[in-house]
Amino acid sequence: MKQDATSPLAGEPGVDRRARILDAAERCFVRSGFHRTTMQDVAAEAGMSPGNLYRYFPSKDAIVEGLAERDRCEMAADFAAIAHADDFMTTFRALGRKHFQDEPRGKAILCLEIWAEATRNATMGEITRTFEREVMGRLAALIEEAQGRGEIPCQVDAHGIAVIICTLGDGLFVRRAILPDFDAEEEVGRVLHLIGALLKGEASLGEANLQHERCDAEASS
Amino acid sequence: MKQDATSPLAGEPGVDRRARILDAAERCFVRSGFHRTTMQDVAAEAGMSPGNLYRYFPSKDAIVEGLAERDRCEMAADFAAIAHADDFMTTFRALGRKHFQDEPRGKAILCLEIWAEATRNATMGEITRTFEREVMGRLAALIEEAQGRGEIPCQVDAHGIAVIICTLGDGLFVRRAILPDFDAEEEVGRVLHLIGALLKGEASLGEANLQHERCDAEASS
DNA sequence: ATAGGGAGAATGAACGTTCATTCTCGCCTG
DNA sequence: CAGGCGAGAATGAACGTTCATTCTCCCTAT
Repeated sequence: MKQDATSPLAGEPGVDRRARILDAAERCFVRSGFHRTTMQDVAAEAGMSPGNLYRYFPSKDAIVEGLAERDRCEMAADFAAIAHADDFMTTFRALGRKHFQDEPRGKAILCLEIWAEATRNATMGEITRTFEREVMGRLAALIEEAQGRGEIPCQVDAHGIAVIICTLGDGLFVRRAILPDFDAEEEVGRVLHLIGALLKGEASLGEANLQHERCDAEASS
Repeated sequence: MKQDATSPLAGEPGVDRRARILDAAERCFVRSGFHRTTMQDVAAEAGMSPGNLYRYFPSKDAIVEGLAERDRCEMAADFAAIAHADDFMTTFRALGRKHFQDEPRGKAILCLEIWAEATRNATMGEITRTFEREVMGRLAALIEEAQGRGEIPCQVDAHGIAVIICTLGDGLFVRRAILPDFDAEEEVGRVLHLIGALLKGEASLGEANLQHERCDAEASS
């Protein structure tokens, strides 16, 4: 399918047909949703014929799933990049700002679409759940690392905070997609501040799971 | 089928045709989503013919919108009910548990569906935004009342916390819909605990909007 | 020439909506 | 009290459209 490695050349041409199609589909889906988007729409947006789409994807569903998977990977990559940050809160803050402010609002809309679909389509459900699990795991791991380094007090409940962070993140996505006058600067700032406070141990998350581990720092895995 | 007007009785008979249709539609939408649900599906679920649906709703979209509106009203009613609670946190906790634990998971799924639709359909967007605004306003008002009563320290940022609560709530809805093994008991508990801590002033939400109002308690409106 | 990437018309199923027809019942008349 | 009339409720087949998918043919590069 992809040709000579010599030329990933002008415009955005040869890169990969599939990528072009996914880009087009993403724009369509954000504009009209999965179900109101027709293959003709995607074809037009991608600057090719409807029939030709089927050379690269076996079905419309495959495009939807391909898109969900691609997004998941992009995000996972971002997370991986800060895997071993030196200062947790700083890199985390950057990550938050990137995903909730710098990325276009369309990403949030697409996200809603994917979630809605995930409640019915087994494949998309799996993709979504895997993603959630991965983010969660990485978050908890990062926090525990930071605790090992003494950056974060060790009586805070790493897992609990990771869940809260995910919940807040999902909530931000929803609000950003739904409210046209969503003030990203302010809302993201507030959420980040709150997370910062939690990580400093300024408020506990419940008596239940206080901490099972010892605190005498032995950190790096 | 139904008899003498004397008895709005057994089963769920004469109440209102429209309600019966909305109930049926809700079940279908949760199962298959707005777009994969056909009018024939709704008709079958409602135990009537497709053509008859059009006696009560002018179009499929009207059913969708009717459903969104009905849900919004139900929730608003719940909020109104605790409008002047004596102990904020107690009644709030009950409200949270009701909506995130007792209500069936389908409500959360429907919510995702509505949100996704709200990003495109003007009518649904308006319904959703009105709802958000109302919940927000009421929350902030309740918190300020409680501050007036001295129940909550007045240096906490009522508006800021209201936004955080909404964000957490939206996030919980998403997680509940998406994760089949969502542990409502635990997650809702944790979120409620966090909100409780925030309301006790255990963590601030940023330096920006510390407080504009004086604190010398003058409360009841 | 030829292969294969691509275009775009064709296909057929599915769906929202309509409408002619049937059913149900309360009410009026004798 | 019987009989039948009429209005509103309900039915379900049919229509016209939309859309995913397929098919056929063309164009270009070798």
